[in-house]
Amino acid sequence: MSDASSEKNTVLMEKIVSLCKRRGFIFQSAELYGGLNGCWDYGPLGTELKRNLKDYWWRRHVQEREDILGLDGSILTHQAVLKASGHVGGFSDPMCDCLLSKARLRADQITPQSGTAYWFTGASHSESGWSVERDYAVLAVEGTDENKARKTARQYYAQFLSDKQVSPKSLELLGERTEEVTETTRFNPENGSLLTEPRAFNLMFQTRMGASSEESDESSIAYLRPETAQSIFVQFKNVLETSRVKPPFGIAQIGKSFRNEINPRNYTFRSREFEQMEIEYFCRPEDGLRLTDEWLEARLAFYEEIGIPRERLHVVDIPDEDRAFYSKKTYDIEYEFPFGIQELEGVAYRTDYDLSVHQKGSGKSMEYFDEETKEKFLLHVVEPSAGCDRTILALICEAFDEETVTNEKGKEETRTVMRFSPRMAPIKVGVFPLLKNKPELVAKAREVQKMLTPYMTVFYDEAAAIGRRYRRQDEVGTPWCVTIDFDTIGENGEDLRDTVTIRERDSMKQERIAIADLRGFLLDRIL
RNA sequence: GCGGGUAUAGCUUAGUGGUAAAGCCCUAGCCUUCCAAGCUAGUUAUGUGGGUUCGAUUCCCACUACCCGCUCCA
Repeated sequence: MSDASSEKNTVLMEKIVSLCKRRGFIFQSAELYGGLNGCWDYGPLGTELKRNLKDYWWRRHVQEREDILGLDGSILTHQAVLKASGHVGGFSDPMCDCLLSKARLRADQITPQSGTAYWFTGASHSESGWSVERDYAVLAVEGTDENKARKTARQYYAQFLSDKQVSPKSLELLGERTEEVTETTRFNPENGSLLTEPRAFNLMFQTRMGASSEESDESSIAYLRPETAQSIFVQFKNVLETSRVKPPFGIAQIGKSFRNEINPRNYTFRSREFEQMEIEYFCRPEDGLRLTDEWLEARLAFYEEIGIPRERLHVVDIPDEDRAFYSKKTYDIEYEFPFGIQELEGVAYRTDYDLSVHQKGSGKSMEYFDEETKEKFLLHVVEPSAGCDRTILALICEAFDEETVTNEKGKEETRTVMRFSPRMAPIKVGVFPLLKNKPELVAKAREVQKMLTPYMTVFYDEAAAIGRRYRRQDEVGTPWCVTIDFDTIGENGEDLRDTVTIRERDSMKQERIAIADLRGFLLDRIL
């Protein structure tokens, strides 16, 4: 991305964030108290948008299918579940920082080296009387000049100088001693500089259960789930036994998950608390790869149906070396956000890994018995795992548009429009009396509002000029606005009585429609 | 976690070591027959905590949050 387009996209993102706040889509969590890093709240319109997304996902994948059932698992998770799944031991990366270059390295990826470590206790500058006391070391691998190690050390100590005019070369190193080391990972292979001690970042939120729980009582430890999937695997047998389903079948769940991200970024994209929409689709081993491809297509079709066009999505077939060791195939579905192409969803063929680890962890059989073939085996699983908040953000970014329109006075102005698909739009229809000081118009508009509210989200507005009310609805993406005018109340002939104008958001075109047809017209288009 | 930047009203911005300004938005009223009209009135702000000072929104320090780059993302 070029600097210019990067700048443009930053501005675009700022506009989107500003609109989201101004119109009540997304607020910063605990804003009143200065904000909570990596957490966001949905305002009234954001909540409607999110409900529409989750409802539609549920409808398409659960309600309209016979082979997928729902689950709503607890967020607090038994430590044994996450030990078995590998999250307690493995859901962390030990990291080191280079003391000189400040580069961050993964401790497990540093190549071990041997050589002579030059240790120092500090440095001083005799002319100015400046000095610093701080242990530091540089590794000189065999065959390198020891003066190079000293030069590196001077560069390190020079960063503490307050007077930047002093040359690192004029620093005197203090307390030099050497040490022979073999196969060490404490130094940066790039420059020989000492690294910080490896720090483990476990990405799970730990908590304690029980009123009397004490720090020392290991058994009281519980976790906020880092993914919704584990409760599905753990309840797999109960669902199977109570639902009379046969493979292939799926269990779907929508819910909050928590990851203590080191670095939350990009608005709501990487949040510490987020919502997932996951399906674990259980199948015979021989069907796994085929079903992974089918799920990819099904999910791409879903995004199209909610208004995210296929050409803005990128499918990444994750290569062997980047895939989790248990996965035989993984696709990432990515979206072109203004801040870059980023993942919305992973469709992963996880083999029988999850059921096998819980079988082992619990000591109880997770096998499926096939009545026909009399076989007992572990089912495999395909997991389409979508980020709900990420999809919301994609919907918002995709919908945002500014167009230049010329008003009656010939002046150019900007019309901000959220072009949500009617299915996702937080408000489906605005209902306005043309004038608010004409009681007959107001009464009729209230009637229309009342008629529609059982079926959809309706926004009634009588304040300000009609044009302003239209524009206000454009900005929150309301696809239609209905205006009750003097024709509606029969002032211009009986033919037009009980008809209204319906104005479409994107084209701004209006047509006349009978009030009696309104409900059907709208329902046909928002389903 | 590192480096850089930012923080004034709901939004966008101005400004000052001594009463914080404007536009838009919003609310109420008047008016108004279809695309951000007009008039009148009104609400609302210096992120948090310290320090310097007679006095700090302004200067200094710390913290928090957000943005950009790096890093990370089972």
